[in-house]
Amino acid sequence: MENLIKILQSKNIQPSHQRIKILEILVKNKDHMNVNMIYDELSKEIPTISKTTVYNALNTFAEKGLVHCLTITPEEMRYDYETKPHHHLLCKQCGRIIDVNVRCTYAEAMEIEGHSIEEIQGYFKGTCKDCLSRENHKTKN
Amino acid sequence: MENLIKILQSKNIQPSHQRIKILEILVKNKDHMNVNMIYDELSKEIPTISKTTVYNALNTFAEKGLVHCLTITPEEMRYDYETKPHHHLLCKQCGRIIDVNVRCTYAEAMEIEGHSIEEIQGYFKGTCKDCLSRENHKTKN
DNA sequence: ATATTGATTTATAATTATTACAGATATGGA
DNA sequence: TCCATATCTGTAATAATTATAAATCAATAT
Repeated sequence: MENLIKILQSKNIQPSHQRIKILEILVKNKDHMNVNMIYDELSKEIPTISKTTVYNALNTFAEKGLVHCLTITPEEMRYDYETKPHHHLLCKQCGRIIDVNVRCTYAEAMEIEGHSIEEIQGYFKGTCKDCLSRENHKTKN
Repeated sequence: MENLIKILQSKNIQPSHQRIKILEILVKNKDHMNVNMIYDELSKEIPTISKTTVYNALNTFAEKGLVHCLTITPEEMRYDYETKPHHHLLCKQCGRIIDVNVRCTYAEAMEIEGHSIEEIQGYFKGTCKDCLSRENHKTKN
């Protein structure tokens, strides 16, 4: 809690009650939630919360570099608090978005083919480990 | 034209007049167009075209593996006909989406960290070559 | 303590991309 | 030609996101 406030302040974001709670959910939850998931979770604690507030907070967080926005699902934006560089797998079976730790950077200022690269996002699509082993069990029975 | 029909047939897609024209635009245009761009372009030749037809055709193309769908812009889907594996740069200055030929595969059935990977998309964000040199000219004058 | 100022939150409306649907049209085979 | 089926069209529905304006909150000066 104390910690969350410091995180927000370190990014020059006013630590309002709503913002703290939204960040708390993102820090706890490594599931790459979308706005509705965050809103539903938040409603338990702050029943009067507005969805616009969630949008505003997340946009602010993203602008200040506190979270990463993922467009791996075409329908809606996903939000990721994790700071270590990594990529993402969308499992076509279970729909989960899973961190993938292949070598990569969020490289501030790389250069590739003459372009200046500030950000890299790798999206993988396929079948996750868990769904694979579930399939294997089925075929073996 | 003849060629386009063969391309469609090779993917088991009925080569209707509309589909041929939509594919023609995608083949000519390496700009990673969105639905509106395609629709506007197409309207010149087929003024009665419906936007739903464009959506349907592109969905069919994507299902059959004829085009790749890009979610690099959060607002709307982009479509890419290019078949050689490559990644994409979104230039924050000019908004263009540019092919980036770093080593990668659209790898059918790779395996990473126990997950089965069918598709990889790399999205880069930064400033493209052209915008960089434009900036340089400005600062030098 | 109170008033003031500015930022944040809320609720609602507007915007926009995409999909659903149903009728019209076109297509290919008997 | 006729029929069955696929495709196309136009409109309506859905859903994510943004715009907006009023209400609330927080901090500060008086």
